[in-house]
Amino acid sequence: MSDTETREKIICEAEDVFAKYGYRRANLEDIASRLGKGKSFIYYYFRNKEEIFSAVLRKEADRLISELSGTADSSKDTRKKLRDFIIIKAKILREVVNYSRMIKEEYLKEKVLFENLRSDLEKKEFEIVCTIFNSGIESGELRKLDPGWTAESFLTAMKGFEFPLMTKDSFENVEKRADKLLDLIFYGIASEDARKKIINN
Amino acid sequence: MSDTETREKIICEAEDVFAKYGYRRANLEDIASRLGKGKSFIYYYFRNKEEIFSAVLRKEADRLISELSGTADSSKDTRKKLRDFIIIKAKILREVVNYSRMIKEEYLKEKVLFENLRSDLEKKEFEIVCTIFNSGIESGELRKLDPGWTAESFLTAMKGFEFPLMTKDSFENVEKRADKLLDLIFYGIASEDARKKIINN
DNA sequence: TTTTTGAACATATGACGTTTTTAGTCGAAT
DNA sequence: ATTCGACTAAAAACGTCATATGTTCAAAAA
Repeated sequence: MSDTETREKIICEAEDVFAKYGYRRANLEDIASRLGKGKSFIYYYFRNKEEIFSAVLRKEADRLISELSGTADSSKDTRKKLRDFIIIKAKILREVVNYSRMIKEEYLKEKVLFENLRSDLEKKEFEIVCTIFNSGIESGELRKLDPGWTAESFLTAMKGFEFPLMTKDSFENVEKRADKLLDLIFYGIASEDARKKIINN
Repeated sequence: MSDTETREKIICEAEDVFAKYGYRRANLEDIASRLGKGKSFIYYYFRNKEEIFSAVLRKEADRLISELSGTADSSKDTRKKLRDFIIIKAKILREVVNYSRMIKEEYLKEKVLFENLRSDLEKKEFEIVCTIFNSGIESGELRKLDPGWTAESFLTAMKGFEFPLMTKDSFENVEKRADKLLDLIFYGIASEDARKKIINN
């Protein structure tokens, strides 16, 4: 078995164990014995516990990114793309247990490593949403707004949407809420009269 | 001194002490001695420590509500009202230290008492924003949207905005961010063509 | 009667020493 | 190059005890 394959196997079991017990309670002997190996087997492939956990988080973050990237060309309709972005993120967040837990748990939040991972993810999300906005502007579906600020504002609104997904156990009506939020973001609340005044300036 | 006046004095000092040390570290002797009284003096006015803290939070939440209520008629311009709502909330959140801390601290979050306080505040905010939307619709500044769902979506976006205020120490460009978010919410991202298609249906 | 107090009680908390667990190392075996 | 088992040092878990602090109450003061 190749080096990377072995690492993947370890990461796979580790993901399970960390998900079950959390970072602190999870122990390396447990992970190793699932692979029918001794504990020090793991140290041939990883430097320490934190590096394994980091790899698990990276895997989960990559999962999020790759699924979200797909939304940039999931459809020809811009609104559909953004809808997919929201719904898919809501779904995957439930599955990447360790990543979600990292957001919550106090003693992990502050570690620089994880802070980086998080801002990486935010950067990638920003790029994906920018891509969606740009192609929407090109196709004439969207107004000619500054894509950067628009993406930033969109992701701000998203954060409010995701917050209960991260913290609460239940979160109902994900799709309905997403659609209403998209209505707001797409068509705005201003009346036609108010719009015309602004656009003529 | 009247009963309620004494209670207010206690709450006032308690607010200070809790803000300084947090719920756990704060002690009643400290609060009492600031008033030149013995520790058990407090027990004539409050049943226990939690009740004092609860009163402090209530005071802070009332402060938030009253300042936010003001925004419902702070101006004739709907956009200005919503802008005030955002900026004022951002400002007050920095001042009501104990309330903000309650949101963060793990062992307080789950207490039913505080959960209620929080959902009370959310209900009130919902009402205020509904009022703003209704008067905006009436004056012709806003489209004839369902005020309930619009308020919900607006507050969702707000939550994303407030999140860094609660968790991070610094948060730059509050006003600029607020304005950009308001642009999004007011005029939407859809092009004129896309709008017409929807509105004609 | 209303308000305040000080002593007494009960519970919570932090400090400390002991035991157990576990992350991480290393030389040997294959 | 890969895996193991024994080893170490550090951390976590546990129990205990002294102290601090929340809470009660009967009695004093206003």
